[in-house]
Amino acid sequence: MAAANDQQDIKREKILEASYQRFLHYGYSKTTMNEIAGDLSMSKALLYYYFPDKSQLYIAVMRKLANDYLKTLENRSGTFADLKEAFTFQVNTHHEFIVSNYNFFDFFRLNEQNLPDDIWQIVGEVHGTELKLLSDAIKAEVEKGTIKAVGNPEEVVDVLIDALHGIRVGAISQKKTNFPRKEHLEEIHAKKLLLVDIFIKGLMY
Amino acid sequence: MAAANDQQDIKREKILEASYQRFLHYGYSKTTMNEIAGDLSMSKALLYYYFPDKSQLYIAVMRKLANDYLKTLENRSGTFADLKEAFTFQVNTHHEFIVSNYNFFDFFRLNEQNLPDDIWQIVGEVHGTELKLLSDAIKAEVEKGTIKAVGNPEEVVDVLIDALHGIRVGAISQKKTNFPRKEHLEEIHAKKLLLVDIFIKGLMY
DNA sequence: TTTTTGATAGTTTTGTTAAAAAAGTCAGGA
DNA sequence: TCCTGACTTTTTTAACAAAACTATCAAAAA
Repeated sequence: MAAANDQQDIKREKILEASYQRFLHYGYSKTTMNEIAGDLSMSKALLYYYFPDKSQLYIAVMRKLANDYLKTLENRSGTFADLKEAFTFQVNTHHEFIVSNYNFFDFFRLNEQNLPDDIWQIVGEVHGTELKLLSDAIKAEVEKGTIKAVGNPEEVVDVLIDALHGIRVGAISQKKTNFPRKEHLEEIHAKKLLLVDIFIKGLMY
Repeated sequence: MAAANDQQDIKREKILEASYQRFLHYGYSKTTMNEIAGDLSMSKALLYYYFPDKSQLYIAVMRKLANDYLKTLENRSGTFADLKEAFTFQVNTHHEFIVSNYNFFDFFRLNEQNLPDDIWQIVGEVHGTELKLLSDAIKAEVEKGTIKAVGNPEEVVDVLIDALHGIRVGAISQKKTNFPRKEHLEEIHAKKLLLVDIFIKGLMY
């Protein structure tokens, strides 16, 4: 099963890496298959030998990013001293993930609506895992007796995740742009930490 | 000063009312100045006598809506038994406002980015007033001693308002559309109430 | 048999232009 | 001062050709 075809897997990885760099710097619509092929000194046709089409290539890169992100979260899961640490870690990890891959998600800003279903599937997996990890953290605390029983941990976490998503930039009367600008990410991050702080207290006895 | 020109003001009001109906039913881009004029049995040119252009007309309607909305909030301000009542009233009023004017905001969905500055000014005014009313509510509770002193009430309310904005539709893995669909508004409303509930507790002793 | 490519077919984006529709103006009438 | 019909200007739409890019395929290379 393993190493069924090393060479092929290695090449696939190389393609993913080159594509990631292009997508990261120029975004989806501004990178062409020719450019990726050029970076790898291979023919464009070969890309199509390894990946069915451009969007599937992008999605494969995205899946890899998502897996790395989730692995980071999962690795520390269950090792937290308290709820606040667990939630803060999630917010910080998410923040770093967005900051370091900011341009990559260019695709989202442009395509906004009607993204391919595979993308939504990844988003769903990520959301589902975040939901599971955080609600597990809540359940653990409930068992420890640190916080009161929460009616429905999943529901509570779902609301928190949504709420965190909603944190945008802007003191009063500033334009709240739809997709956050890069220079606002730090401010947003700080506000998220404040929200988590209050929210956690709201779950305590 | 008052009644400087009754006739003119009345006509302006009539124009605003007719425009509101058109914008509400057909949205900004699908209503023409000719149609509005037709509804009022007046010439299109007359519209331009009362309003400089189409977007200013739309903005004037919007300003009126915003004023009504804020008046509703202000009228009840200071009459609440506790913080939760104050915040819940704000969420409910906002919900009703969005539901009953849903199609009107069509303009936002299309123009998403780069809206005229006047619009952002109104949004800013609304946000500022919401912020003031809710942080006043917090300050009142702090004085009553019901809750502990909050470092910076304005900051806390700002985060809450942002968080409420972030509440979108979707259980796990559902597509979270950018601008909420009408059929999701009830679900969103319920989630907002849950968030407010937890958030308020987070502010308590 | 698997991997790779040059040539090419097919599709999407971009640019151009003309016609239609709508926005916006104005001289003049009540 | 309030109002209108006729007019001008601007924006939207449709059609279409050129360019750019995606995607395919037969055949060469390994």
